[in-house]
Order: sequence, then structure tokens, then C-alpha cells
Amino acid sequence: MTDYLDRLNPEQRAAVETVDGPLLVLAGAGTGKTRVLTTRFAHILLTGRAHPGQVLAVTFTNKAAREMRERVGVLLGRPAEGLWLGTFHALCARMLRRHAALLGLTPTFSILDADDQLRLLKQVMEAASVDLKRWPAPGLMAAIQRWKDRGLVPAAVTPAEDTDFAGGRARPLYAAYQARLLALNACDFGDLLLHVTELLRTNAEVLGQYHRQFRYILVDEYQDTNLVQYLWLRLLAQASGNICCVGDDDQSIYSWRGAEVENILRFEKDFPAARVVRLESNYRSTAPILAAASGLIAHNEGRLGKTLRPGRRDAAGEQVSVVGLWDSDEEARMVGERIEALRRDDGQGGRHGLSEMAILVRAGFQTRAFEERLITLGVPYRIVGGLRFYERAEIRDAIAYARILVQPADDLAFERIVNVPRRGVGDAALRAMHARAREAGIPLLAAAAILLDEGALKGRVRDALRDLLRGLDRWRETLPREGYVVTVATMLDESGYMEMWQRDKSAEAPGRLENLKEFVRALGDFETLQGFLDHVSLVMENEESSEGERVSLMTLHAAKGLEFDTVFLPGWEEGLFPNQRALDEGGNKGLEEERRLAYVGITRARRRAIISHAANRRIYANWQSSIPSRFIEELPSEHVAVTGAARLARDSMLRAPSVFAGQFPLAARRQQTIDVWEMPARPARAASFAVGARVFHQKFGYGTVTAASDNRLDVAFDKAGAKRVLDSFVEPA
DNA sequence: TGACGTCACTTTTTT
DNA sequence: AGTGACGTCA
Repeated sequence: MTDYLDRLNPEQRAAVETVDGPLLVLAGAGTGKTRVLTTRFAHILLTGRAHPGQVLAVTFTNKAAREMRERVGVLLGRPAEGLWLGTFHALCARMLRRHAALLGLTPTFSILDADDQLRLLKQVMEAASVDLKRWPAPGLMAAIQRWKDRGLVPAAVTPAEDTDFAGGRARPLYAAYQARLLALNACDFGDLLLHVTELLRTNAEVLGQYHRQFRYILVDEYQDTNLVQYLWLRLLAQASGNICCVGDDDQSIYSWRGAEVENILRFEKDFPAARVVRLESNYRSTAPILAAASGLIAHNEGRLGKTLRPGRRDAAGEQVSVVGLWDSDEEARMVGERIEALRRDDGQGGRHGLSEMAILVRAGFQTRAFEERLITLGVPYRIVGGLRFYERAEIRDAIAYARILVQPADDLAFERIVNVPRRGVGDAALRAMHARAREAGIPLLAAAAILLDEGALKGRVRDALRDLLRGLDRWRETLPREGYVVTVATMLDESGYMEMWQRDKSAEAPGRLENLKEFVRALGDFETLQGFLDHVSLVMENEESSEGERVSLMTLHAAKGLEFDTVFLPGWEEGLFPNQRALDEGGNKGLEEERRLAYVGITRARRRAIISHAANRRIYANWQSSIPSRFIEELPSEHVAVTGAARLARDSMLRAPSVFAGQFPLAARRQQTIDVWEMPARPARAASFAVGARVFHQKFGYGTVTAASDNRLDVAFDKAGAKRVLDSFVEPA
């Protein structure tokens, strides 16, 4: 019955069994944080302390929520149902729909995505005749979001907290934006938290209801919470005091979007009886990797202090490699070579699966060099992150159609679809509708109907708009009868939206139609259209093309929470990592966050970490030379193996840049350094290649010789096609 | 309404 | 360099 407890180490067990009262679990990387959280959840249920619906479990991402749900289900031996388990936003949306009326919304309010938010804010700013050139809307959007992150409604923004945006008009603009949202019966992401927190703060009855409901609260990735999230948690936990937060201050890498590590310190202050458990036994990585990561992070000040101890029996392992390369192309080549070598053999007679390797970069643009390289080598890879399903234009259009069906007052949705597919409703017509809507204080859709009645519109615009409005009436009518799945599908069809993509001959059109089909299929998974819309705006993700063995390519931020046998950490150069902008904007705090990012990167590795830096990198248009990252020096040298010219480059460039920079013309230097660094050394010029021989070319990858004359070869490359090359540029494959 | 030119931008990103 | 947003012109 309680054998699940036997699988835990003493600290983990303490974290699970300290059920009552506030508990802070400081969980280092790889110390079994998720296991503790899920086991604790199951423990609460299995010991009869609470029913599934009486535990509130909060995560940051949907992925984490899904994982926790699954693992709790496994521990319980049955699928876990009726749980209040989800992201902050999803849980808040659920609460907000219940109490919408108390905040001046209806339960069908729309949730706007980043795109809608910005469009709306722009409209507000235009209406206030703000010069959008001088005061770009994204700047104000960011300020508003930060306010919302801190739980500040417009009235609560004091002058001290104001920005000088648009000559001190930021606050009134924020207020106007909120008013517009309310008028549209809509929320942005930040509002979900803000409104619910505001409600809990001001309405004792609602607060009491949740106090009675939630006996236990569990929080994941606590170091990433922002202030509203903290306030929300504190309000909900203040009655029972049974709140358990799990986090790692050393992995706090999201301060730039409002996360406050200080919440960890605040926790102990607000819950004076709080107990603290540290998880320090790491079961993921080898001893050298842990030593390197610990040594690095020790350079940060103001940590809560945690040491990672190797917890695996087989913790011995190779040192962390640091490799210096001439430029980013060479760096990509080195990584490609190592990947291929690992794929063939891991040194112990085993092979490495590609899905156990990852390349973690600081910034998105770095992936390109690796992609190109992996393509020529024919190594499958996947990019993690990128556009989510619901961010695609066709899905957003489809959602807008569904939204306008549920909520005729949703002007943003109306604007999005009124001329998609093209109906000849241009700016002029839209302006007329806006004018009428504003003076009568009604939604655009209603304004359109009035303009039609009055005969204010002519010709094609009139006919098209009339068709659309009639269609909407009709679909809304069939909705209760046919169900929303059929109705939405019909709507997409009859509105001409599907046809628009069927007629589109561009390369993306078939993919978009596929996505739309998937959209309609997914509609059926929900009981209500509202539920579906919430899912789409809060939860829906790209289904990962996870089939097959692939190298993962992603940013360090995207890698948090993941682990791989082998991790490549390229681009450790001053300016790139630590990132110059982070330094400029965040000063020493910025530097420390960059260092935490480096710590996150290293601790993703189970067995092998390969850090690299290039002396030259093309940034935008021109080449820029750079020196190795200070983080490299901060690694404890006994756990690090430096190869290539890492040491040389750092020393000589720091002490006497001229030696390195001015001695040779660029081309000569490049040649020379490549000769030195390239490994394995290129074989002495091979005699000649026979037709049919397999060859490898640095740029084109693998191929088969189809013709040979003198030193010229015709090669059919597997990926790059047929090329004529000099034989000295290929080697036997 | 669409084509074209100009301009500024280019870290990280969930919901 | 490449992109995307915006404005102007036919």
C-alpha cells in the first residue's frame, strides 16, 4: 500500500510525508522533483486526506500538467479524474467562467492571444491619438503585462510605478485598454490571474468557497511564479496553510517575463511555520557534470544554497569538454562530427540514439548553422519550440469564426473574419462600421446590421456583408440542433473559408487544410464549444513529430525540465552567452540569470556535455570576433577537458589581441587554424575515386561517384543532388 | 486593393 | 542579410 514511499530517498520521503502545513521543497536539478510532487499528490489521496477535487495542483506548462496527471494516475492505479490540476491560466479560466458575472463578464468571455491583445491595444492608442511611431504599442503592452504580473489594476498603478510612456499616459491607456476588454467581454492572459486574484481579494464569499474546497495545494516550478501568481496562491492557501511549493532558485530563468525568485524568500516570511526540505541527491548526471555545474553556479551571490551530490552508483564519467573553434561553421561541423561518431559508437560498444542528443543554444538564430550541417550530413533533427498550433493563421481564423458564433460582441474576431475569405469588405466599409459602433456603443456586428438596414452600404460590399450576417444568424440557429461540431464545420465550409484554401495554390495551402481538418476533428473532443475554445487558446500545442530518432535542437530556455545523455552547448562567447543585452538591461542580476541558464544547460546532460565557443561568428551582416565566455573560466578546471584552441584563444586574445587579430590576413589565418583544429586530420590526398565509390564532402554530405576524370568527379549526393567536385574536396565515406 | 519601396529590427517565451 | 510592418502610389 505504501510501497511507493520505499522508492524514495530520505529527503524525498520527508517532502512527501510532510503533508500538513506550509512546505518549501528546494529541488536541485535532477533530484526527483517531479517524482516528489506526484508521489505527494498520490499520498494525499491514498491516505484519505482529501478527495481528488480537494487538491489544487498548479504547473506552468500544459506539458507539466499532463505529465503530472499521468503519473498520479499510475500511482493511483487508475486514471485520475476530477482533479484541479493545470496551469495557472487554465485553472484561473475555470474559476473565472464560474464567477464571470462578478467581474462584469459573461461566462462566454473570449480569451485573447498575444496577437489580439496587441491589435486591441493599438486601436486604443489610436483612439487616444498616440503617435504609434514614437510610442510603439509593444512597449506599452509589455508595461501593462508587467503591471498585471504584479497584480496591479489600473487604479493601483501609482505614479512611482508609472513609466514615462507617451508623456505619462501609460496609466490612462492601460485603463482604456481594460475598459475595451470588458466591453468586448474578453480577457487577455494576464487578466485571468488578475481578475481571479482581485475577486478573491474582495469577495469573502467566493474566497471562502475555495477555502472549503481546496485542502491541499501543490505548486511546481515555484521559482517561476510572478507576483500575482504568488498572491493568488497565498489567498487560496491562507486558510488551510497546506501549501507545498517545489522549486529551484538556481533555475530561475524567466525574470524577464515577470517571474520573481523573491517569492521563495517571501514564502518563508508569509508562512512563518514553513518547513524547508532540500533535495540535493542528483540521479541524472555524472559526477564531473555535477561538479562543473555546481562550480559554475557557485559564482552567483544570493543563492539559497544547495549542493548537488551525485546520487547514482555509476556517477563516474568523462570530463566536460570545452572546445574552441575558428568560426560558427566550424563549430557546426564539430558538433556534426561528434554526433556521427557517437551514433556509430559510444566507446563501450554501444550506440547512441539521436534522441538522446541535444544541441542547446542561447538564441534562436544559432540553430541555423546546425540545421544546415545536419541536413548535409543527413542526420534527422527536430526543432523544439516554434509556432504553436493555435498561432497559425488558419487556426486563428477558424477560432475567430467560432468565437463570433458564441459571442457576437467579439469585435476582434469579427474584424478578423469579415474579409477572410475576401469579400470586398475593405477599409472604408470597416471604418463606417467602427464609426457607427462607437457612436451607438454597440458591437461591430450589430453596427453592420444597422448599416445594412439603412442601406448605407452599396454593391458588392452590401451583398457580401448581408450574406455573412445571414450566415451567422443561420449557424447560430442550427447550433443547438446540430451541435457545435457540425455547425462550426458547416460554417467554415459555407462561409467560403475552406474554399479559399482549396483554391490557394501556394505550397503551404495543403498543410493548412490539414490543420483545419485537425481543428474540426479536435472539436469533437470537448463537451462544449466554450471548453474547446479554452483548450485551444490555453492548451493546444503542436503535436510533436516525435517519431523516429532525431537530434533535438532548441534554446536553453526550452530545454528546462528535459534531459539527454549528450548535450552540446555551443556559442559560449562573451556577448552571446552571457548575452550582451541581458547584461546591459539587467546588470549583475542579468549576468546571474545568464549564469543560471548556463547551469540549466549543463545539468540537462546525463553523461556528456560538450561546450564550445567560436572565435568568429556572423551576426546579421558582418563577421564579429569574440572571446570565450567568462562562464568557461568559471568551470572548475579539474572537471573540464579543454581541446582545440580554447585556452590559447582566451589567453592570447585577452592579453594581446593584436597577436591574434593582426598577424595574418584573414584568409591565411582561417586556413591555418582549420588545419590545426580540424580533427581527425584529413587523410593524405586519396589517389582517385572509382565510379560507384561512396564519398563524403564537407559541404554536400554523402554521395556516390557517378563519373571520374582526372581530378574531377561527378557525384550524386544523397541530399544535395548531382555536383561536379574536385576529388581533393571529398574523402572516402 | 495590391504592388512596391522604405524603414527598423534582430534574446530568451508561457499562457 | 533577411524579414516584417507600414506607407504610398497606380
